[in-house]
Amino acid sequence: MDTESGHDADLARTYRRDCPSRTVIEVLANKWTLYVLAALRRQDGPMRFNDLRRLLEGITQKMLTQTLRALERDGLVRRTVYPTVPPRVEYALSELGVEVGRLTTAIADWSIEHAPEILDSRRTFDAHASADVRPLPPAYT
Amino acid sequence: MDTESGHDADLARTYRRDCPSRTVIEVLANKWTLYVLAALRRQDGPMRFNDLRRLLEGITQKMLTQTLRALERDGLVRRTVYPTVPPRVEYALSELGVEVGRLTTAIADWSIEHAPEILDSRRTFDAHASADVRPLPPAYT
DNA sequence: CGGAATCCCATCTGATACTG
DNA sequence: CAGTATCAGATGGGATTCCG
Repeated sequence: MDTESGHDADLARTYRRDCPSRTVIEVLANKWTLYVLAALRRQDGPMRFNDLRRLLEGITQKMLTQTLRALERDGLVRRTVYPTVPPRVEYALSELGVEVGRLTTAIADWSIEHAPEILDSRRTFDAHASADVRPLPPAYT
Repeated sequence: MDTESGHDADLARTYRRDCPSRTVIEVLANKWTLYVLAALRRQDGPMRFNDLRRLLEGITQKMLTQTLRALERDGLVRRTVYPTVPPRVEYALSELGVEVGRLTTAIADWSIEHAPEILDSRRTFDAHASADVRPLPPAYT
């Protein structure tokens, strides 16, 4: 079942404009998706909307709603509404969401771990770049 | 060295607005980054600009340049220029790039594998959504 | 509490033209 | 070949207001 062979051949499909996986990646490769997945993954149980909002510093209500909706639509997040007053809405990863959450969290972990050297690389790059840009001779206006 | 403990505590830093990892993730979680990393990872050797462009269906020259530049700045991609005529420019993953490429490629693979059920989930979700939206009573406008 | 709706600006992205 | 420069349109994303 799990054909490890033909792996690269499959991956190549991603490069095609009409590959369905592109629409999936589009959802995953977005500003807040990775954080939301990581946050939901930390918890044992589900999380409420405002808990997520407080946890994810800087996210707006609109973006959180939008991100959660997209993930719910894709079947990665399960949303449960308790018709109480005030309303109580809980979010949890589906099995699919747990799977992909493992992958995205690996990226988050990696980013934390290697942030120092990457920031270093940026400083070097930027320094050289600005050195390379010579001002135009005044004649050019 | 590799402190597997304190894992979650570290990850929590990602949620903070000023965590450096956020700027790293910002580069990775972008429309074309994942594809470029995957493409460079397939090759044993480096790839030329137009080879990449042809491989990644739909990417424009501008976006490819921009994405490669960002990855180079972060030290994930190494750019080599051969001062010939016409010029020859080769791109290859750095060691850091190979590392992160493994992680992003895992996501691409996963997306390909699960695209069918995710698309299914979307269809179901969208069908219910449109069913839930009742037209307003004419009296309202 | 958990949103929806609206406004609005910033950036992202693509198309096009030009260059060493 | 491998870009840069520029412009216009689409989209992303934030702030605010309002609602069940």
